[in-house]
Amino acid sequence: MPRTEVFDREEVLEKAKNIFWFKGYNGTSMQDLVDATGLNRSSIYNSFGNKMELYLQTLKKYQGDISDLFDKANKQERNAIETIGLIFLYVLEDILEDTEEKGCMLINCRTEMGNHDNQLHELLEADQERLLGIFQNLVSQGQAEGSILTGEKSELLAYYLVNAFQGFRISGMNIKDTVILKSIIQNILKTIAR
Amino acid sequence: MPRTEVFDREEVLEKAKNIFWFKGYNGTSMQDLVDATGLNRSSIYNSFGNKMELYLQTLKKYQGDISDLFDKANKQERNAIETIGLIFLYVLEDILEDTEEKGCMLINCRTEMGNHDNQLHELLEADQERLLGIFQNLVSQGQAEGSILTGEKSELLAYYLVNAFQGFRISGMNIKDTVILKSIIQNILKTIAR
DNA sequence: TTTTTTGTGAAATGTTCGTTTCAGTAAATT
DNA sequence: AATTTACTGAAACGAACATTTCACAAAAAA
Repeated sequence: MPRTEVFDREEVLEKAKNIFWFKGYNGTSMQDLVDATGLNRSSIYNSFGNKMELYLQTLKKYQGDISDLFDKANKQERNAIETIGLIFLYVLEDILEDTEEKGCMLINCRTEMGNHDNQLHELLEADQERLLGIFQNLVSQGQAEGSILTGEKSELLAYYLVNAFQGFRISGMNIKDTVILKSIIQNILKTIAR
Repeated sequence: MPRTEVFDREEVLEKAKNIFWFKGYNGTSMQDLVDATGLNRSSIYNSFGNKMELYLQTLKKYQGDISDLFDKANKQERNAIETIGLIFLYVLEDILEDTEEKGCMLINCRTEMGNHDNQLHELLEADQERLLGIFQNLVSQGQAEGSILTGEKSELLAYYLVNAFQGFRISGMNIKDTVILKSIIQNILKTIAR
């Protein structure tokens, strides 16, 4: 009996994600979202709740995109140090495509809203743990197979990598020079390689 | 003839800086600034122009604070690698004191407003160049005196350090554990040490 | 065709925003 | 005491904000 949803939910979320990513939460108005998605004001509220709920959903979509990037690197089945290098190279590709200099949506969220909304704070903390876990697993694997140095606990090397990774996302906002960015990656890898 | 200014301009800027730092530009309302500074609404406009001008002035004050940190490290007259280590240790102290998890005001500005205001964009670009220059000078000095490895151009090592430095400010928002943070610093230094 | 639900359009709600205005008070110089 | 300027207080401005409302159109199922 009911009329089915006529718009593509994922498409709308993708468009909303891009505008939140570019303008931030406070910088994005409901009018911006109406313009960007092509949806009616009321339709947004009907289908996605309010502005914060929509923001949360776009953030989760972004998290999924990042997960895909890590999965893609892991599927190449290289050794751990090469996989880590691949992760950074994929990010490098994202950086070069990001002509608007939006940077990392999760870091943007952290710096703008992380201290001012509990729900966001929790999401960001969990994401940080997840990122750390991914790197720690890779480091452990690398230490076992001999591609990563064993003098230090995998956890501490993972913290180093997260530090470098997040720095890389900031660097990517300011630097679009492939030579420089690749050199940064090489120096990061050199630190942990055996 | 004139009545002299009764409030301490630097004190007011300091208070305004802290609230912009914590809440961001869009997240800070004029009422917040009135409350935080204790100044009258009109007095703010009379003495500091509008919200954006006040924000710019607090950003420049923050830049000065960071400059002081670099100067303090340089004045110790250690060799270059030790000076770089000191810089990171001073930042570590800031991180531990920053119980509000405000992070770095310039990075916060970059992620929130860097793409949306020309004046800010220029200030941030110049700051990035300044930061790079400071590290490049130290690297050159270290290469000359033998404390930093010479296999790579000072410019590229400087980019690596800026990457690590900015990552460290993000790490500091999430991690308050001295052992972990010091381990990150050691790994960063290890990469460039000779 | 009738019913049921989804989406639309546009207007309206009430709040908050940055900024201005202005009459008045406070203090320093002449 | 007169003059000049710095600051205060409170109100007011129009614009932008997130959100709600509601009458209506569109489409699928009965």
